[in-house]
Amino acid sequence: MKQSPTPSSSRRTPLQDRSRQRVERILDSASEVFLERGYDAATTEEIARLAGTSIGSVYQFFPNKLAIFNAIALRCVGRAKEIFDTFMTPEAIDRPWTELLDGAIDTFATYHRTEPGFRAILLNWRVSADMVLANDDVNREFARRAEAVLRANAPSLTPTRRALVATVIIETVSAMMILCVRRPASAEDIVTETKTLLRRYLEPIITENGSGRRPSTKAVAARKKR
Amino acid sequence: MKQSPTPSSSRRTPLQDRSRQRVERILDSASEVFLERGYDAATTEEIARLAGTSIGSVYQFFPNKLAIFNAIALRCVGRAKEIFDTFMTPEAIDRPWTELLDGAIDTFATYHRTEPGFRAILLNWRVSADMVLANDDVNREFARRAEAVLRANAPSLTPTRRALVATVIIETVSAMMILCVRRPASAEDIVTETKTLLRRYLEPIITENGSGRRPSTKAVAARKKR
Amino acid sequence: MKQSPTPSSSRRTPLQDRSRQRVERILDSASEVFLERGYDAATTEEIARLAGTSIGSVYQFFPNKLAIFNAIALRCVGRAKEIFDTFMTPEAIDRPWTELLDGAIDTFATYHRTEPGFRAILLNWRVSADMVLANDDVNREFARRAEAVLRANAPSLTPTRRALVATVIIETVSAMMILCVRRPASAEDIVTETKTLLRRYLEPIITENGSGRRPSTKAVAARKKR
Amino acid sequence: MKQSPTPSSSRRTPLQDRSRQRVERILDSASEVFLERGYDAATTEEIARLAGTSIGSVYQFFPNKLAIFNAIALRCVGRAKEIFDTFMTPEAIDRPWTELLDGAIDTFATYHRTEPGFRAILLNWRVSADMVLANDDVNREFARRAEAVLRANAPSLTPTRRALVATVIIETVSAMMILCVRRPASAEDIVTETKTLLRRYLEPIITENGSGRRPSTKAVAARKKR
DNA sequence: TATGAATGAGACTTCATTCAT
DNA sequence: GATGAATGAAGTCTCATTCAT
Repeated sequence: MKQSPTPSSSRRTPLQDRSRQRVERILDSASEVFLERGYDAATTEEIARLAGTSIGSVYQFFPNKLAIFNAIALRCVGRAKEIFDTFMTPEAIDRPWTELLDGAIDTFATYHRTEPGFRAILLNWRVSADMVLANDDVNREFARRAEAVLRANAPSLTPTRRALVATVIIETVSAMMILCVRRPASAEDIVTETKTLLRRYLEPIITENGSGRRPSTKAVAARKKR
Repeated sequence: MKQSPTPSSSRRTPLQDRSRQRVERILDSASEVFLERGYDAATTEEIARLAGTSIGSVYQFFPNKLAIFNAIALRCVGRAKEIFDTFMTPEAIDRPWTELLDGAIDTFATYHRTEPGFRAILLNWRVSADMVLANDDVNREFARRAEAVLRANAPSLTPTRRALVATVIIETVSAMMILCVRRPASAEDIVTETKTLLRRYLEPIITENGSGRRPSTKAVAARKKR
Repeated sequence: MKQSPTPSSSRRTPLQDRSRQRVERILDSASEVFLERGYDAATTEEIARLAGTSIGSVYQFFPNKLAIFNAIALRCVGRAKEIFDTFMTPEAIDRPWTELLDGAIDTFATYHRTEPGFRAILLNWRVSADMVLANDDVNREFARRAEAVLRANAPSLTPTRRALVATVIIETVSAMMILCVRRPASAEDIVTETKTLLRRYLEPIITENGSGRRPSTKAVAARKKR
Repeated sequence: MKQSPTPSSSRRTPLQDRSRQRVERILDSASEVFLERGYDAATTEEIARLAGTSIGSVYQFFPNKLAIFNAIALRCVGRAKEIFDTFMTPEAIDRPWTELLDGAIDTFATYHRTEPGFRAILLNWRVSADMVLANDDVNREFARRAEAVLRANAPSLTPTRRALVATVIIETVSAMMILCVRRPASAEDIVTETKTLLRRYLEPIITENGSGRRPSTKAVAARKKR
């Protein structure tokens, strides 16, 4: 694992538009290839080719293959923040928590379906022990956001339990998303079932540690029908 | 570093036994290495070394690296069957389903913690498209057993939904077990939380599609306290 | 004996001069090594070393060992064509056939002595069944040319017999050339004897199926003296 | 490609009948395998299996793979002697030389067709530089016999020339036999053409250095018809 | 800065040979 | 003597990374 010296020398990191675009193209391409072939089977050559550049250029921006993977993870974390910010708007917070949950899962599923990099990270999370930024961090980032939501909806939950519940939620959703990749035919059913699973899990938690806000009667009725 | 000192008492272990032992040792070693390094980064050389044999011997039993992986998966499926058979004994079936669930998760967690091959399979499920027996199959096997249990406890569930629920259960447990590997400090808490998660998920399903058998009052009370 | 599943001829088209030179050097080196050690005993490592490059570079141009061998064969066929074209010039055709034959054998002998690749192909014709271009093809190519010469000098020969005679000529010359390699001390004598052998074989064929062109009286006299 | 440093012919003198039979079976099997696969691709394992023994037993009689090959060559030389002795009987010698030649070629062709070991040696003559007894020796042995016949039929030939002619004859026949293997469809035609080729080559030699014995008129007439 | 040819460490796998049973 | 499991040296080929142009 060779790392080129810290790029303190190059005064202009991908500030330029051209460079940034190229980096983005490389990350897109790499996401595709990592997803399709797996981290190890993916070749830097193919990543470069799909990105429409040369390996030389790839190594201009990334010191090695792992760094590309990590960069994808980093980008995912960034996008994750954006997504969660969608659900942290004042109006969103006011909606019943069940709708919030359903919406989050749907958005998450869509994002998962849409963004190859996300799937690439999730599916290759094992990779190498030397990994600087593992995909684990992506889920940790998500968990932090989920924790914030929980703090709002179940304020009396102890911080320890809250962290645990947030992690369980995120990991469950992650697992179900990956399952969707492996069972494409049942993808939609799996998403629905995930909502059921997590609602039932969270209902007592929110009720007992509750914020007074309760699921709308409609939502409860819908759930009862299953 | 050649041979571990064989008990001098048995000079001639039957050849078949010797071979089987060697195969087992290779499989154990391979589990460890696949788990530690990941499938691709694992080298047949290291597997052989850890197993206390030569690569030549490894290739005497397995045509290639992938075959070793598949053999681990196969062995896991076999052990999985044994585990599930433990919970399908007449007495076990008579116990309340919550106890059955808790016991299953505990056994599963123990098995998961104990058996590196199991983790190795679960963590490397991506591997190659040429795989004869994927780790996916391991979970499918588990799911089949879970379905059987469901059929007993929630007979009126449609077969489609039953399959879905079984899959969700297994995949959730799997994900939580993997999570335990990543967060060893919280492992125990995660197992407990998994029980909660799945009890809440399953309770309406079993109640509504229910057999006469219900969770004991004690169990329900215990659950309410969380 | 490991071969990639696709023994195609060439991985990359050597457009640049540098590349072409490198390919030529590899082919020269490979000829030497195949000749010295035989196809199987030859190692790609040694071929690269003798060519003054790395194995990596060898595999940049050839997908596998066999492809190198085939490329040598191909190059030989190309050179063979050039050689034969020398003897198909209008003036050459006008010369008595015995001179044509002698000249051809001499040129062939010189070429054989000079070009290791040629000997390499001839001496390793057995190689693999997967061979795309066998050395058999080299001789077939020669035979086609010989047939053309025969058609000019013995027009009434049936096509079947003509093909047979051409094959016998070429294979005999080949065998004698290889014999020269095995008996370097007698090489010159063998070449002379080969001329005698084939003249006597061909004289009746050409006389009886003859074109108007006959061997010069001088040539006949010279032959009688042996 | 590993070879023991001492490629002697045989580790143990097969005195016992059982042993001799076993050695013969191994040589038969090896001939087949060498012929089918080529020397290098042939595995000792397959040779043993086809011979109906274990590799252990093979190595009881032959120190290494090469020794097996050499033993086949040796056996061929032995059989070659027997064949030639057939043509050195007083009556045979009295027959016109053309009949002798034709008969020799036919016998040779039959032997070639029948005996896989013979073809195996001829087709793999290149093998290794370390070879103690190459197939070259087989042909040298044949050439010695041919020389003897020449001495009888063309006594005034100088010894040097006689050796050369004998070698040319043998090598030509060898080449044509191998050609028959490569062109099975034309095998018969090739044999006939070989007779023609060598008759025309030898006729002046025998006439001029002659023994008085001439080809029968019938034979000459037959030849003229071609 | 971009390119892609060159490099070579290292992976997988084979198979001749040995040796304990 | 016979057997065949075990050994490990060595070969082919891949691909991350470098560097001259």
